[in-house]
Amino acid sequence: MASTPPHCSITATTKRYQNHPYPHNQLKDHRQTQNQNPHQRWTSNQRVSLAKPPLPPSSRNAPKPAAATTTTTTTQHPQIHPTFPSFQPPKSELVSDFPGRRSTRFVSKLHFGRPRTTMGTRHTSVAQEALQNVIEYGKDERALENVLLNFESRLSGSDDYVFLLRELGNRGDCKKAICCFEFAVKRERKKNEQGKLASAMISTLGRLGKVEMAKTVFEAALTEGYGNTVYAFSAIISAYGRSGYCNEAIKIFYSMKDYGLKPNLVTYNAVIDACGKGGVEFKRVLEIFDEMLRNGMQPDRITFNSLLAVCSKGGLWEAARSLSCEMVNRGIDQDIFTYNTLLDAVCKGGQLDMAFEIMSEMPAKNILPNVVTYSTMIDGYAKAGRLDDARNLFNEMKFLGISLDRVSYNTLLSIYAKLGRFEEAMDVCREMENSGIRKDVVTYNALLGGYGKQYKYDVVRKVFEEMKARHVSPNLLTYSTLIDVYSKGGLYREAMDVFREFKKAGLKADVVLYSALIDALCKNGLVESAVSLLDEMTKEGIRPNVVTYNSIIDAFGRPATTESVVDDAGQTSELQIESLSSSAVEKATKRLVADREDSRIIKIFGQLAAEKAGQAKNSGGQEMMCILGVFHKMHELEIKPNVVTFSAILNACSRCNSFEEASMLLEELRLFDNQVYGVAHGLLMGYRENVWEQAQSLFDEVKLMDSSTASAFYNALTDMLWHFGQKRGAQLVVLEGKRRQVWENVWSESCLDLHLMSSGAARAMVHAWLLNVRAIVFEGHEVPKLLSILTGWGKHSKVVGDSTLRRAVEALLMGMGAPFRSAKCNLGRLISTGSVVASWLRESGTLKVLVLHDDRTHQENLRFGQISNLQMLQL
DNA sequence: CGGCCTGACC
Repeated sequence: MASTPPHCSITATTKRYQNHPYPHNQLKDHRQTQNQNPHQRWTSNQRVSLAKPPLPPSSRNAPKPAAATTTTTTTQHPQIHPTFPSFQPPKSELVSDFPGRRSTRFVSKLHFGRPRTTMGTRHTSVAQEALQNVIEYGKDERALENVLLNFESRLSGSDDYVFLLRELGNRGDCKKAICCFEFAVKRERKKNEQGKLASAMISTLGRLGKVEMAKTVFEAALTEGYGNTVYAFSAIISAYGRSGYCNEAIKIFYSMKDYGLKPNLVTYNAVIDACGKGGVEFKRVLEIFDEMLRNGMQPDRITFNSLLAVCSKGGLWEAARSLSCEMVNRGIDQDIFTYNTLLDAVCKGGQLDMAFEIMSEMPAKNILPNVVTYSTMIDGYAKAGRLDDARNLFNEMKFLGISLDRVSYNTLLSIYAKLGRFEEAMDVCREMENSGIRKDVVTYNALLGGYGKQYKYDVVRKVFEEMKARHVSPNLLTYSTLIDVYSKGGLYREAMDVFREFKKAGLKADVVLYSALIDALCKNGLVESAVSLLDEMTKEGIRPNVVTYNSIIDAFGRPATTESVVDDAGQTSELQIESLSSSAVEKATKRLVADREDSRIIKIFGQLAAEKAGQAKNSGGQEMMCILGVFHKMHELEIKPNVVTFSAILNACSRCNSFEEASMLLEELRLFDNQVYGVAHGLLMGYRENVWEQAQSLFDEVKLMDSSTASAFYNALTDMLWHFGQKRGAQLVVLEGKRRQVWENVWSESCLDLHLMSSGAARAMVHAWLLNVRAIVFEGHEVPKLLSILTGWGKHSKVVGDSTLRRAVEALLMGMGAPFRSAKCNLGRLISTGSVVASWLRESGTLKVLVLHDDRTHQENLRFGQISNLQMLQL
């Protein structure tokens, strides 16, 4: 009972945002005058070394700043103090092969459309001329070879050919680049020159996203005996990383030992970069970093920038700040990339105010915020719901003359699209296209998601058509957005069509797409089908995450449409798997299994589309206990439940057939997280006094979440308590939520707005509000002329046309004899004049119906109950 | 070898 797995924390949600709106510019001015050099204060107060928490324990090997020159590694690889600018890394035998690596950087810059410079290139002017000719006359392989033959005698060595193939790569012409490469390699005698060509070819292909071709070149180079260099390995690692194959990158990296190769700085940077792109856990990347240090490598700016990128993926703002401090301690210059990546990590960690402070200190360090800095901050503010701050930064950006780029327009657009403010979204689109930036796939996806969430399916269809007409290729996000949007609207036919199109496009589904599918099944109560889809995705090598599991958990106890889609297509393929082993056949078999799965998904959609209301079928108690099994599975897979999981569990409890069942479920779940489920269980059992303190710290944690996550939690908890007769407890929770401003502007003297609340929360709140009005009456104060209760029917409704809340509240008021009636013009508004309500409140029996009680109480609660009754009446 | 934007759960 006492053992609580450490991974079960409610705070393990991805969204933890603060919510302290304030005028941006005032703050900025204030802070700048208050503190001339905020950075100094930071480094002196918060000097963090990599070896200290908050970093994971595996950082133990990272050197402490002061000890950098005295670590044991220095005996093997003499190190010069990192602050010496003249520091050069120790040379291995291979360094002499390719002195310097300027040309790589050169290509990289060119690739990003930077101005062309001639610095750092080693090609001759003949190469330049050859390039022109290749572009102009090298129409096909033969013509190209002829051009090259013409130049062959005048081109000097591999440098010229490297220039040629890189330039061709930059132009996206990888065919010609390959031709050049093959032409040059054939004629080159020296292995190290051939190796140079191969590395350049691999890195060029990697940059173009042609990872398969890069692999072919790499493997050919190995067999031919010139690919066995650190440079070729680094290039292929980077190529894999770019295309998201970080496991391949890591595998290649570790295989270098077997080839007798010692990774150098660039290799380590490439593999760390690949980890960042592939979403590898920071802890694991630190192991590589530690190894790098152990091998006497001096990490540079790029190393740290790549490590920061790993942190930014996971929102690990503490680790990111430690890394930044470590850079300062090691005397490594920080650049705009460092700052932007750090800011992204801090924003994603929800520390917007800290991010703002870091941004403010940039000018003092001579690094001026650029368009990326602003986009990062603006997106951070937007996700935290701080739209005024976001807008202020936009204005500041315009004021400073920083022109918006594709990404910043998309950031701005996504804010409006999410809010359903389509007029403004269209304005952004227009402004974007007026400045010569075409809508891209990100723009379209944001629009599709936005319109879809507002149920504007006609517009969704139109936008999707426009997108294709304009030759913007839909990507995985496009398809999963559409499938999700259509499924949520019950447009299964359309969802199915999109799914078919998605398969035709040859894209591979990911965890999000599967989760959207699974959720659609769950919402229809098809738990079994959902679970089999979960198995299927796991078989395909896609790891489910907490979101996937949250959908499944939420499905338990939901009334099902006709359960289970029969699987009739796949018997034969399973037999085949066992008897065949050749890889081609295996592939074909896998394909068959996948096809079978696709047809099943299509079938499920078909069934859902054909389904009318569906017979309600609640499988009851045993099904509830399946939740425990799911929890165990999550634990096994090391998937941390979060606050959304908790809310889903509470909602499932509300669907339990009996109090005993619900309490048993919570009791069992205490094994996983005693605080979280202990509070829920305790409140349900009526152990108020003992539990309330724990509940407070739970509420403190929930306070760190974004507002919709927090309100969903309060809604779920109060619903469950209300459902099982713990109405007083429900009310305490709901008032706590109100005190902590979980629901915006819930009540004033004249109006109670329940539109963001669940029915349990709303009903508990109605009681509290009426008691408050009663207090006003009895204190002899004036009651407002008109009192109204909004239940979210109409424009405030979360779900269009859903009147569940209104009916619940109406029935509650009716039962109490409260004189509220539906307003004629607005069905979701219940109104009464103040005087009528006042006289009802003065009636002798009214107080009794207003004060709530728990079905289950315990002796020790009496004192507590009295105190909080008093507190409540003072509200 | 580097940074910012779009999708799923309550």
